[in-house]
Amino acid sequence: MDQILQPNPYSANCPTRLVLDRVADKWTVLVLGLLGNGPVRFNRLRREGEGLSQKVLAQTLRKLERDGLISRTAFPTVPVTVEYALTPLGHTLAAAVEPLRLWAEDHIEEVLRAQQAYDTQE
Amino acid sequence: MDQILQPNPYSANCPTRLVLDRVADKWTVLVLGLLGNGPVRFNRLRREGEGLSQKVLAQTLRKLERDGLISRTAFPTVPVTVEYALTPLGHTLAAAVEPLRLWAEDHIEEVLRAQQAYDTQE
DNA sequence: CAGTATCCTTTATGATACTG
DNA sequence: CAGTATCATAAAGGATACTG
Repeated sequence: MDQILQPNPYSANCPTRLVLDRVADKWTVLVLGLLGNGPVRFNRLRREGEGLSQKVLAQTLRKLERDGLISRTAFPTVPVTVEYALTPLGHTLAAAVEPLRLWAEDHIEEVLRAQQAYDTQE
Repeated sequence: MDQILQPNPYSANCPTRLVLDRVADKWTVLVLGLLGNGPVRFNRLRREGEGLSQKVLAQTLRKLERDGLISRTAFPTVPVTVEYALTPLGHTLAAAVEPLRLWAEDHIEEVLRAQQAYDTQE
């Protein structure tokens, strides 16, 4: 039975949830930000995304590629050079994520103060 | 040495990263959405957030409370009633997250098609 | 109702080594 | 350079039981 009277974006089988689950994680947000200003090579992403290991970076890039958010271009140099870039779709997502990044910058102080207040009295 | 000439939002010790790491996860986005239209009680959140277990919901709520994003109000009924609501700060975050939710709704089809294309040829 | 505590399983990540 | 493969470990999550 289990009929759905109105599409609930919070139900587990809602497609919106499927996308959010994939897209709302810190490494996705990070990589999208790193690619925001043009194509970047693998090892440069690795260096600039501190704390992001080679393995996790590779996994993240595969997923983003599968989702059609980034493109992968290999140049036949020796050794090979690989560039990652946002697709048009990826650009729209990067734009949607930007407010979140700005929020973090604007409100970091307030969050840290709230944490301290919570920790001291609790 | 490793001197930082300009603050890099992608370095691990950048405070923006600290906030994004906490805030850019699917349960946070989900709960903020559920609280967007006013206070909600614990078990209602549990029911409406399909796939979100009691344990994980409790953990998520504690973190959000610690970050100053939501408030917890206990009413001395029997049994006790607890309402969670966005703080003013939480409302600003919910607003910043909204574009991401809209993006997911608007582009789900395109993402699913990209995944199929990737899976068939690969 | 609104949780916490515990145990146990699954998943994710880290380190290391290796390849076209 | 740009990865993959493997193994070990840590972190996250589910199930269950219990409490003010």
